[in-house]
Amino acid sequence: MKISQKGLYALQAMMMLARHYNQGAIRIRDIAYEEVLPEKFLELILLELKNARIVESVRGAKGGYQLRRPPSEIRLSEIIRLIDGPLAPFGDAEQLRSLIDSDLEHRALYKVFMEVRNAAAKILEHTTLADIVNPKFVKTGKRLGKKTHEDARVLPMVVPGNPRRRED
Amino acid sequence: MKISQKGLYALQAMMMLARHYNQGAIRIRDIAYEEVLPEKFLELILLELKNARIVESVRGAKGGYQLRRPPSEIRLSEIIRLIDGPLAPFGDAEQLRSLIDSDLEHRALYKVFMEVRNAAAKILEHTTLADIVNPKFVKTGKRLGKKTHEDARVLPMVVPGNPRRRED
DNA sequence: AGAAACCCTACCAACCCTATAGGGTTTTAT
DNA sequence: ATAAAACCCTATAGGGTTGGTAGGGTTTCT
Repeated sequence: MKISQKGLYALQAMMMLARHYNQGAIRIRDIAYEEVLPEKFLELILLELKNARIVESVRGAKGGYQLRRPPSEIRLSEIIRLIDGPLAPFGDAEQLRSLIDSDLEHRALYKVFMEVRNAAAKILEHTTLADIVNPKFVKTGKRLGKKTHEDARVLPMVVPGNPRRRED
Repeated sequence: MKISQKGLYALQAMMMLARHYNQGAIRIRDIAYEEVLPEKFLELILLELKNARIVESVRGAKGGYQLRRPPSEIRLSEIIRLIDGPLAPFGDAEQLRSLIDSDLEHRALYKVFMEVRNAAAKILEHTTLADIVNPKFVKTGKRLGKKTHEDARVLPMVVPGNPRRRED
Protein backbone atom coordinates (compact mmCIF):
# COMPACT_ATOMS: atom_id res chain seq x y z
CA MET A 1 0.00 0.00 0.00
CA LYS A 2 1.23 3.41 -0.92
CA ILE A 3 -0.18 6.66 0.39
CA SER A 4 -0.09 9.36 -2.26
CA GLN A 5 0.17 13.10 -1.79
CA LYS A 6 -3.55 13.21 -2.38
CA GLY A 7 -4.09 10.61 0.34
CA LEU A 8 -2.01 12.64 2.77
CA TYR A 9 -4.04 15.76 1.93
CA ALA A 10 -7.24 13.84 2.60
CA LEU A 11 -5.98 12.66 5.98
CA GLN A 12 -4.84 16.14 6.94
CA ALA A 13 -8.16 17.66 5.96
CA MET A 14 -10.02 15.02 7.94
CA MET A 15 -7.85 15.67 10.97
CA MET A 16 -8.66 19.34 10.71
CA LEU A 17 -12.38 18.63 10.50
CA ALA A 18 -12.04 16.27 13.45
CA ARG A 19 -10.43 19.01 15.51
CA HIS A 20 -13.43 21.23 14.78
CA TYR A 21 -16.04 18.55 15.19
CA ASN A 22 -19.40 19.90 16.34
CA GLN A 23 -18.46 23.45 15.52
CA GLY A 24 -20.47 23.69 12.31
CA ALA A 25 -19.43 23.54 8.69
CA ILE A 26 -16.01 24.79 7.64
CA ARG A 27 -15.25 26.34 4.27
CA ILE A 28 -12.90 24.64 1.84
CA ARG A 29 -10.91 27.83 1.79
CA ASP A 30 -10.37 27.72 5.53
CA ILE A 31 -9.35 24.08 5.51
CA ALA A 32 -6.95 24.75 2.67
CA TYR A 33 -5.50 27.77 4.40
CA GLU A 34 -5.06 26.16 7.80
CA GLU A 35 -3.56 22.94 6.46
CA VAL A 36 -1.71 24.64 3.60
CA LEU A 37 -3.28 22.59 0.81
CA PRO A 38 -4.04 23.56 -2.81
CA GLU A 39 -7.62 24.78 -2.63
CA LYS A 40 -9.05 23.44 -5.87
CA PHE A 41 -7.36 20.09 -5.46
CA LEU A 42 -8.74 19.83 -1.96
CA GLU A 43 -12.17 20.51 -3.37
CA LEU A 44 -11.95 17.33 -5.46
CA ILE A 45 -10.83 15.32 -2.48
CA LEU A 46 -13.67 16.56 -0.30
CA LEU A 47 -16.09 15.71 -3.06
CA GLU A 48 -14.86 12.12 -3.02
CA LEU A 49 -15.11 11.98 0.75
CA LYS A 50 -18.63 13.31 0.50
CA ASN A 51 -19.64 10.71 -2.09
CA ALA A 52 -18.25 8.08 0.24
CA ARG A 53 -20.49 9.53 2.98
CA ILE A 54 -17.59 10.24 5.30
CA VAL A 55 -18.16 13.98 5.32
CA GLU A 56 -21.18 16.07 4.42
CA SER A 57 -21.46 19.49 2.85
CA VAL A 58 -23.62 22.45 3.69
CA ARG A 59 -24.39 24.62 0.72
CA GLY A 60 -25.05 28.29 0.39
CA ALA A 61 -23.72 31.15 2.47
CA LYS A 62 -22.21 29.99 5.78
CA GLY A 63 -21.77 26.59 4.17
CA GLY A 64 -18.79 24.26 4.18
CA TYR A 65 -17.84 20.72 5.19
CA GLN A 66 -18.14 18.68 8.35
CA LEU A 67 -17.74 15.09 9.48
CA ARG A 68 -20.79 12.87 9.27
CA ARG A 69 -19.70 10.78 12.25
CA PRO A 70 -17.71 11.39 15.41
CA PRO A 71 -13.93 11.20 14.87
CA SER A 72 -13.77 8.07 17.01
CA GLU A 73 -15.86 6.28 14.39
CA ILE A 74 -13.77 7.16 11.36
CA ARG A 75 -10.91 4.77 10.79
CA LEU A 76 -7.80 5.75 8.88
CA SER A 77 -8.22 2.62 6.75
CA GLU A 78 -11.49 3.94 5.43
CA ILE A 79 -9.92 7.12 4.14
CA ILE A 80 -6.84 5.44 2.75
CA ARG A 81 -8.79 2.75 0.92
CA LEU A 82 -11.00 5.38 -0.63
CA ILE A 83 -8.20 7.56 -1.92
CA ASP A 84 -5.32 5.15 -2.47
CA GLY A 85 -6.92 1.73 -2.82
CA PRO A 86 -6.25 -1.62 -1.15
CA LEU A 87 -3.94 -1.97 1.82
CA ALA A 88 -2.23 -5.03 0.37
CA PRO A 89 1.26 -4.46 -1.09
CA PHE A 90 0.19 -6.28 -4.24
CA GLY A 91 -3.35 -6.58 -5.57
CA ASP A 92 -5.99 -6.83 -2.87
CA ALA A 93 -6.88 -9.33 -0.18
CA GLU A 94 -9.32 -11.29 -2.30
CA GLN A 95 -6.90 -11.54 -5.19
CA LEU A 96 -4.14 -12.68 -2.85
CA ARG A 97 -6.34 -15.35 -1.36
CA SER A 98 -7.15 -16.68 -4.79
CA LEU A 99 -3.49 -16.67 -5.80
CA ILE A 100 -2.57 -18.52 -2.62
CA ASP A 101 -5.09 -21.17 -3.55
CA SER A 102 -4.27 -21.41 -7.24
CA ASP A 103 -0.57 -20.64 -7.73
CA LEU A 104 1.08 -23.45 -5.83
CA GLU A 105 4.53 -22.48 -7.03
CA HIS A 106 4.39 -19.05 -5.42
CA ARG A 107 1.86 -19.43 -2.68
CA ALA A 108 4.43 -18.92 0.06
CA LEU A 109 5.32 -15.58 -1.46
CA TYR A 110 1.71 -14.48 -1.68
CA LYS A 111 1.21 -15.56 1.90
CA VAL A 112 3.93 -13.16 2.94
CA PHE A 113 2.18 -10.41 1.00
CA MET A 114 -0.98 -11.29 2.87
CA GLU A 115 0.83 -11.12 6.17
CA VAL A 116 2.04 -7.63 5.35
CA ARG A 117 -1.46 -6.62 4.34
CA ASN A 118 -2.91 -7.97 7.56
CA ALA A 119 -0.35 -6.14 9.65
CA ALA A 120 -1.16 -2.85 7.97
CA ALA A 121 -4.89 -3.48 8.22
CA LYS A 122 -4.63 -4.25 11.91
CA ILE A 123 -3.08 -0.87 12.57
CA LEU A 124 -5.16 1.23 10.23
CA GLU A 125 -8.49 -0.39 11.11
CA HIS A 126 -7.90 0.20 14.78
CA THR A 127 -6.74 3.78 14.54
CA THR A 128 -9.38 6.47 14.24
CA LEU A 129 -9.26 10.20 13.72
CA ALA A 130 -9.89 10.60 17.44
CA ASP A 131 -6.66 8.75 18.13
CA ILE A 132 -4.51 11.20 16.18
CA VAL A 133 -5.98 14.62 16.93
CA ASN A 134 -5.50 16.72 20.01
CA PRO A 135 -3.24 14.37 21.91
CA LYS A 136 -3.12 16.87 24.76
CA PHE A 137 -3.81 14.25 27.37
CA VAL A 138 -0.93 12.08 26.16
CA LYS A 139 2.44 12.60 27.79
CA THR A 140 4.87 14.05 25.29
CA GLY A 141 7.78 11.81 26.19
CA LYS A 142 5.66 8.72 26.12
CA ARG A 143 6.32 6.12 23.47
CA LEU A 144 3.15 4.82 21.89
CA GLY A 145 4.41 1.25 22.05
CA LYS A 146 1.40 -0.02 23.94
CA LYS A 147 -1.15 2.50 22.74
CA THR A 148 -4.43 2.94 24.60
CA HIS A 149 -6.39 0.31 22.86
CA GLU A 150 -10.04 1.24 22.76
CA ASP A 151 -11.46 -2.07 21.66
CA ALA A 152 -14.82 -1.40 23.27
CA ARG A 153 -15.32 1.15 20.52
CA VAL A 154 -18.57 0.91 18.62
CA LEU A 155 -18.17 -0.37 15.09
CA PRO A 156 -19.45 2.02 12.43
CA MET A 157 -22.63 0.80 10.84
CA VAL A 158 -22.61 -0.18 7.21
CA VAL A 159 -24.41 2.42 5.18
CA PRO A 160 -26.86 0.76 2.77
CA GLY A 161 -26.22 2.95 -0.22
CA ASN A 162 -22.48 2.86 0.33
CA PRO A 163 -20.67 3.15 -3.01
CA ARG A 164 -17.53 1.16 -3.79
CA ARG A 165 -17.52 -1.94 -1.62
CA ARG A 166 -14.17 -3.65 -1.63
CA GLU A 167 -12.67 -5.96 0.85
CA ASP A 168 -9.24 -4.54 0.87
CA MET B 1 4.83 0.29 0.15
CA LYS B 2 3.62 -1.00 -3.15
CA ILE B 3 5.05 -3.98 -4.99
CA SER B 4 4.98 -3.47 -8.75
CA GLN B 5 4.73 -6.07 -11.45
CA LYS B 6 8.44 -5.63 -11.91
CA GLY B 7 8.97 -6.28 -8.22
CA LEU B 8 6.92 -9.44 -8.42
CA TYR B 9 8.96 -10.59 -11.42
CA ALA B 10 12.15 -9.98 -9.48
CA LEU B 11 10.90 -12.01 -6.53
CA GLN B 12 9.78 -14.85 -8.78
CA ALA B 13 13.10 -14.92 -10.59
CA MET B 14 14.96 -14.96 -7.28
CA MET B 15 12.80 -17.79 -6.01
CA MET B 16 13.63 -19.75 -9.12
CA LEU B 17 17.34 -19.13 -8.66
CA ALA B 18 17.01 -20.11 -5.03
CA ARG B 19 15.41 -23.42 -6.03
CA HIS B 20 18.41 -24.11 -8.23
CA TYR B 21 21.03 -22.84 -5.82
CA ASN B 22 24.39 -24.56 -6.23
CA GLN B 23 23.48 -26.00 -9.59
CA GLY B 24 25.46 -23.54 -11.66
CA ALA B 25 24.39 -20.52 -13.68
CA ILE B 26 20.98 -20.44 -15.33
CA ARG B 27 20.22 -18.67 -18.57
CA ILE B 28 17.85 -15.69 -18.64
CA ARG B 29 15.84 -17.57 -21.22
CA ASP B 30 15.36 -20.52 -18.93
CA ILE B 31 14.31 -18.35 -16.01
CA ALA B 32 11.90 -16.47 -18.22
CA TYR B 33 10.47 -19.68 -19.63
CA GLU B 34 10.05 -21.45 -16.33
CA GLU B 35 8.51 -18.49 -14.53
CA VAL B 36 6.65 -17.19 -17.60
CA LEU B 37 8.22 -13.73 -17.59
CA PRO B 38 8.97 -11.38 -20.51
CA GLU B 39 12.55 -12.20 -21.39
CA LYS B 40 13.95 -8.78 -22.24
CA PHE B 41 12.25 -7.16 -19.28
CA LEU B 42 13.65 -9.83 -17.01
CA GLU B 43 17.07 -9.05 -18.40
CA LEU B 44 16.82 -5.50 -17.07
CA ILE B 45 15.71 -6.72 -13.68
CA LEU B 46 18.58 -9.19 -13.39
CA LEU B 47 20.97 -6.43 -14.35
CA GLU B 48 19.73 -4.36 -11.42
CA LEU B 49 20.01 -7.33 -9.09
CA LYS B 50 23.54 -7.89 -10.30
CA ASN B 51 24.54 -4.27 -9.74
CA ALA B 52 23.14 -4.60 -6.22
CA ARG B 53 25.38 -7.64 -5.78
CA ILE B 54 22.51 -9.95 -4.98
CA VAL B 55 23.09 -12.17 -7.99
CA GLU B 56 26.10 -12.65 -10.19
CA SER B 57 26.40 -13.38 -13.87
CA VAL B 58 28.54 -15.82 -15.77
CA ARG B 59 29.27 -14.68 -19.31
CA GLY B 60 29.83 -16.59 -22.48
CA ALA B 61 28.53 -19.98 -23.53
CA LYS B 62 27.18 -22.00 -20.59
CA GLY B 63 26.70 -18.69 -18.83
CA GLY B 64 23.74 -17.33 -16.94
CA TYR B 65 22.79 -16.03 -13.51
CA GLN B 66 23.08 -17.37 -9.99
CA LEU B 67 22.69 -16.17 -6.41
CA ARG B 68 25.74 -14.69 -4.74
CA ARG B 69 24.65 -15.87 -1.30
CA PRO B 70 22.67 -18.80 0.06
CA PRO B 71 18.89 -18.29 -0.11
CA SER B 72 18.71 -18.13 3.69
CA GLU B 73 20.78 -14.96 3.58
CA ILE B 74 18.70 -13.06 1.09
CA ARG B 75 15.82 -11.20 2.68
CA LEU B 76 12.71 -10.26 0.76
CA SER B 77 13.10 -6.69 2.03
CA GLU B 78 16.38 -6.39 0.18
CA ILE B 79 14.81 -7.24 -3.16
CA ILE B 80 11.71 -5.14 -2.63
CA ARG B 81 13.65 -2.07 -1.53
CA LEU B 82 15.87 -2.35 -4.57
CA ILE B 83 13.07 -2.61 -7.11
CA ASP B 84 10.17 -0.76 -5.48
CA GLY B 85 11.77 1.53 -2.94
CA PRO B 86 11.13 2.19 0.74
CA LEU B 87 8.82 -0.01 2.80
CA ALA B 88 7.11 2.96 4.42
CA PRO B 89 3.64 3.80 3.07
CA PHE B 90 4.71 7.42 2.68
CA GLY B 91 8.26 8.66 2.14
CA ASP B 92 10.89 6.62 3.93
CA ALA B 93 11.78 5.94 7.54
CA GLU B 94 14.23 8.81 7.87
CA GLN B 95 11.81 11.28 6.36
CA LEU B 96 9.05 10.09 8.66
CA ARG B 97 11.26 10.46 11.70
CA SER B 98 12.09 14.01 10.75
CA LEU B 99 8.41 14.82 10.14
CA ILE B 100 7.50 13.34 13.51
CA ASP B 101 10.02 15.67 15.10
CA SER B 102 9.20 18.79 13.12
CA ASP B 103 5.51 18.73 12.20
CA LEU B 104 3.87 18.85 15.60
CA GLU B 105 0.41 19.24 14.12
CA HIS B 106 0.55 15.92 12.29
CA ARG B 107 3.08 13.93 14.22
CA ALA B 108 0.50 11.43 15.43
CA LEU B 109 -0.40 10.66 11.83
CA TYR B 110 3.22 10.19 10.82
CA LYS B 111 3.71 7.95 13.82
CA VAL B 112 0.98 5.70 12.48
CA PHE B 113 2.74 5.64 9.11
CA MET B 114 5.90 4.64 10.92
CA GLU B 115 4.08 1.87 12.76
CA VAL B 116 2.87 0.48 9.45
CA ARG B 117 6.36 0.69 8.04
CA ASN B 118 7.81 -1.10 11.04
CA ALA B 119 5.24 -3.87 10.80
CA ALA B 120 6.06 -4.46 7.14
CA ALA B 121 9.79 -4.28 7.80
CA LYS B 122 9.52 -6.81 10.62
CA ILE B 123 7.98 -9.34 8.27
CA LEU B 124 10.07 -8.69 5.20
CA GLU B 125 13.38 -8.42 7.02
CA HIS B 126 12.80 -11.75 8.72
CA THR B 127 11.66 -13.67 5.68
CA THR B 128 14.32 -14.99 3.33
CA LEU B 129 14.19 -16.78 0.02
CA ALA B 130 14.84 -20.02 1.88
CA ASP B 131 11.60 -19.50 3.78
CA ILE B 132 9.46 -19.40 0.67
CA VAL B 133 10.94 -21.98 -1.68
CA ASN B 134 10.44 -25.74 -1.70
CA PRO B 135 8.11 -26.05 1.24
CA LYS B 136 8.00 -29.82 0.69
CA PHE B 137 8.51 -30.57 4.34
CA VAL B 138 5.57 -28.38 5.32
CA LYS B 139 2.20 -30.06 5.63
CA THR B 140 -0.13 -28.86 2.90
CA GLY B 141 -3.12 -28.34 5.11
CA LYS B 142 -1.10 -26.53 7.73
CA ARG B 143 -1.78 -22.86 8.41
CA LEU B 144 1.35 -20.80 8.78
CA GLY B 145 -0.10 -18.96 11.75
CA LYS B 146 2.91 -19.56 13.92
CA LYS B 147 5.57 -19.93 11.25
CA THR B 148 8.83 -21.70 12.03
CA HIS B 149 10.81 -18.72 13.14
CA GLU B 150 14.49 -19.20 12.42
CA ASP B 151 15.90 -16.42 14.55
CA ALA B 152 19.22 -18.14 15.01
CA ARG B 153 19.91 -17.31 11.38
CA VAL B 154 23.17 -15.60 10.60
CA LEU B 155 22.82 -11.99 9.55
CA PRO B 156 24.25 -11.24 6.10
CA MET B 157 27.41 -9.20 6.22
CA VAL B 158 27.43 -5.69 4.85
CA VAL B 159 29.26 -5.56 1.56
CA PRO B 160 31.71 -2.63 1.51
CA GLY B 161 31.18 -1.54 -2.04
CA ASN B 162 27.41 -1.90 -1.74
CA PRO B 163 25.69 0.64 -3.98
CA ARG B 164 22.54 2.49 -2.96
CA ARG B 165 22.44 2.59 0.81
CA ARG B 166 19.07 3.66 2.10
CA GLU B 167 17.57 3.08 5.47
CA ASP B 168 14.12 2.22 4.31
C1' DA C 1 -31.68 39.79 -5.55
C1' DG C 2 -27.26 38.77 -4.93
C1' DA C 3 -23.51 36.78 -3.07
C1' DA C 4 -21.52 32.83 -0.94
C1' DA C 5 -20.27 28.29 -1.43
C1' DC C 6 -20.38 23.86 -3.09
C1' DC C 7 -20.77 20.89 -7.65
C1' DC C 8 -18.97 19.07 -11.70
C1' DT C 9 -16.48 18.42 -15.95
C1' DA C 10 -12.58 19.12 -18.66
C1' DC C 11 -7.99 19.66 -19.37
C1' DC C 12 -2.97 19.23 -18.82
C1' DA C 13 2.05 18.52 -17.95
C1' DA C 14 5.14 15.51 -15.88
C1' DC C 15 6.26 11.20 -14.39
C1' DC C 16 6.15 6.16 -13.91
C1' DC C 17 5.18 1.54 -15.46
C1' DT C 18 5.88 -2.06 -18.54
C1' DA C 19 7.78 -3.33 -21.62
C1' DT C 20 10.47 -3.79 -26.71
C1' DA C 21 14.50 -3.24 -29.82
C1' DG C 22 18.94 -3.73 -31.21
C1' DG C 23 23.40 -3.60 -31.30
C1' DG C 24 27.97 -4.15 -28.35
C1' DT C 25 31.08 -6.93 -25.62
C1' DT C 26 32.83 -10.89 -23.42
C1' DT C 27 33.59 -15.71 -23.03
C1' DT C 28 33.32 -20.52 -24.20
C1' DA C 29 33.53 -24.57 -27.07
C1' DT C 30 35.31 -26.57 -31.06
C1' DA D 1 41.04 -18.74 -34.75
C1' DT D 2 36.37 -18.39 -35.05
C1' DA D 3 31.63 -18.65 -34.47
C1' DA D 4 28.14 -18.91 -31.45
C1' DA D 5 26.37 -18.17 -26.92
C1' DA D 6 25.16 -15.12 -23.54
C1' DC D 7 25.32 -11.16 -20.96
C1' DC D 8 25.67 -5.67 -21.24
C1' DC D 9 23.80 -1.37 -22.12
C1' DT D 10 21.20 2.41 -24.12
C1' DA D 11 17.30 4.14 -26.42
C1' DT D 12 12.52 4.40 -27.31
C1' DA D 13 7.57 4.35 -26.61
C1' DG D 14 2.59 3.79 -25.52
C1' DG D 15 -0.52 3.98 -21.77
C1' DG D 16 -1.76 5.07 -17.17
C1' DT D 17 -1.28 7.69 -12.86
C1' DT D 18 -0.30 11.74 -10.23
C1' DG D 19 -0.96 16.27 -8.94
C1' DG D 20 -2.79 19.65 -9.99
C1' DT D 21 -5.56 24.12 -12.70
C1' DA D 22 -9.64 26.35 -14.85
C1' DG D 23 -14.10 27.76 -15.22
C1' DG D 24 -18.59 27.79 -15.32
C1' DG D 25 -23.11 25.71 -13.12
C1' DT D 26 -26.17 25.14 -9.26
C1' DT D 27 -27.92 25.62 -4.78
C1' DT D 28 -28.90 28.14 -0.65
C1' DC D 29 -28.52 31.64 2.87
C1' DT D 30 -29.16 36.45 4.09
